[in-house]
Amino acid sequence: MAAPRPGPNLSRIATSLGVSVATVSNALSGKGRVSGQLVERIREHAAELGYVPSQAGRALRTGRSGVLGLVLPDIANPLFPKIAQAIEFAASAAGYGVLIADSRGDVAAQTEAINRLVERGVDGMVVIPRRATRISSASCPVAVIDTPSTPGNTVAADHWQGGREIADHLAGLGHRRILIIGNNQESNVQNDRVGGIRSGMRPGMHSETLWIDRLEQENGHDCPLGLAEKVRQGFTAFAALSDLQALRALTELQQAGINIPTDVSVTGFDDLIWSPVVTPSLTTVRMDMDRIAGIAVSALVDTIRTSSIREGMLVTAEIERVAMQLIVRQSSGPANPAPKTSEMENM
Amino acid sequence: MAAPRPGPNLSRIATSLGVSVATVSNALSGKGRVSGQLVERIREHAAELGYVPSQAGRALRTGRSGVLGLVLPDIANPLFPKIAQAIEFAASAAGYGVLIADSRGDVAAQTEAINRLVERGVDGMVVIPRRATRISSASCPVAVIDTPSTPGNTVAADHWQGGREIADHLAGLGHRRILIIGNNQESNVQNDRVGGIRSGMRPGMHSETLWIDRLEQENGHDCPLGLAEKVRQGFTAFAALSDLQALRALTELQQAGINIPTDVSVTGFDDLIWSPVVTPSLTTVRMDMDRIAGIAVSALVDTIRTSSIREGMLVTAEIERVAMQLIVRQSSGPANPAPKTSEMENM
DNA sequence: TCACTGTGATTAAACGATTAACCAGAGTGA
DNA sequence: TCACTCTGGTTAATCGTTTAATCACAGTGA
Repeated sequence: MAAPRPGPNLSRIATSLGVSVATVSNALSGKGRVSGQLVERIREHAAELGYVPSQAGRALRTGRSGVLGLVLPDIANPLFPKIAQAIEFAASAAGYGVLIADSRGDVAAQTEAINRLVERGVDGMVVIPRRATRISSASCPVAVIDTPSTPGNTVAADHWQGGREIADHLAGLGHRRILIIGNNQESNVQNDRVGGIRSGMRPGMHSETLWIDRLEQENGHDCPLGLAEKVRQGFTAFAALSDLQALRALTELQQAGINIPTDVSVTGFDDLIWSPVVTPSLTTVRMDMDRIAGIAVSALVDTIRTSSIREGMLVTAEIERVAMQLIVRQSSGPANPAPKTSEMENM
Repeated sequence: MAAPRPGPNLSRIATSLGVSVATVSNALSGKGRVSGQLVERIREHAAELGYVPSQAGRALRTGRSGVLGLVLPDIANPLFPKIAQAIEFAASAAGYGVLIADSRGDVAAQTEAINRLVERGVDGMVVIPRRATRISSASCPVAVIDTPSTPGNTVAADHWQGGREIADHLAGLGHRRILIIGNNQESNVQNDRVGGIRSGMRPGMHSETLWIDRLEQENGHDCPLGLAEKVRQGFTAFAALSDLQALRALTELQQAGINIPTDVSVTGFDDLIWSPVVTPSLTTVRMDMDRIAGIAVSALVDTIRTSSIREGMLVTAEIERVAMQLIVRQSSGPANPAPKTSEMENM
């Protein structure tokens, strides 16, 4: 039992070379005073033996595990792959591992997930909070990715500006009546996006917002959104706050015989995986997740490196909002002056 | 520097109670010989102080980190959220943390990702291999989730049987000419699904397979699949090997004015997040990821617990294939005896 | 009375790395 | 020659936990 971990350790290298472990440690880390040639010999021999430092030993001594936690609100979120990929990439470039924790369920589950990570000794964590929750400080540095307008946010996409991009785009195409389709009114992100769209509207433009979760509370899950009726009411553009809702709108309209983009336009957010491959491909707004993750992780790592005491603090970064980029595809086009008649033709 | 980690440790509890650390350790782990009341007192006091064992200390002593690695072929895979969620859930129930590693890129990157995990001292790992790669044994137990027909597979959904479910369903609806739509012919999973569909076809039925990546190599990325032409050729059902391809097919057909399911049927695989919300909602086959993850993790944990030596071995489970479940929704219906005319009506 | 057996606890040695403190020897300036 | 500095290394303590080995002591049967 308790089999010793395989592979060489510092002391094996040391005895094998006739020097002390301290010297080997210094040579490999480049910290103490060791002569150039000895450093060379030690490095060479270590590589030869395939030496891999024990994270456990190091962690015990230094008090740092070299691991970051990643807390996700809802791992089933289709945006998650990109986030996790970006965070893992940035962290591993900085020499850190990433431990995931799913806060599926409510806010209590989120707190519990955070605690699990702390117990595992993460040096810090990146939290993507559940809608409208604020992180009560854990006992380690925390970087929050939500939206720039949330207090305590570290870095995030500029959802507001993203909204303006959409509004500009649609206004430029001549759309005047826009239906905004959101999922949940509690979401900080979605609220910012709505705010951005509204603020980008020009005089004479009109918008209305449809919140799906409310609709579903009345009409049941996966109910139709009744968009054909909205078209009849004169809406020519449907700006969804996520590509998932955009997809829902797009297929519902298509099924009703309404052509996109000839009759009406549909736009989304996030550039999710299906956006380029559906027909018509989806005009959307993409966030630069790699950049956001990079900023979050490096801010986190800086804090970890400098703060000697393990305190629970919200990390801040110099850049806290990253611009979103409009991706124009086929689902948006010039406003049809008379969409109703066009619809009639199709029937 | 090197601030001591906060919170109490064993020795603090021990001195505070006037006993030895060994006794405290024994009391908390329930291993040595400690009198009942002393155990009680120690437990109580530990809880009071909010004692959290140091994973680093434990890991160093026992040689086990209490962490599993999760290697994913392509984190951007839309199925990933479910997988990660299920694995994390199962692992955390077994007292393990989950370290993720993205093997984005080629097989070399996969190997590199595995090595990173080993260096971090994971006790074992779950690998979802890149298409058609076999895992060369790492220096820890490995559970592979691919497909039952792959050699070395630990546990997976029964993709073959899933294919049969689809074939049965379509056959029962009267479809005779089925177009199978896959992404990549190298994928073990997709090949099993194709095999299942073919094996489930009844006499007089005909199928053809369309591989998207080949088509894209010729016609460029995100090119149309030319499904309207296939409808004209008499295909009445389109069986995609993933919901992503099903979505692509569905929207392309809709855009061409072909009604689903009146004119033709479309089915997918995996029950991805959008499947229930698109119009028409997608008939698909779901895999029980929670069960698969549970089996994989418990097999892995068993191996870790029993094998004293840290060897690189492929873990096996008693149950190695988990049935897939057909989810019938709106996108599949009775075969239209004359789809071509129906299509003409719509134009 | 003596050897023997449990019971309940302690002692001390690991695990592997880091790092402050120390030490030997060579060179240097007064 | 002496005190001093610089260089290149060693010694030893430490992080927190686990666990084999040991010990004190009470009860027991011969």
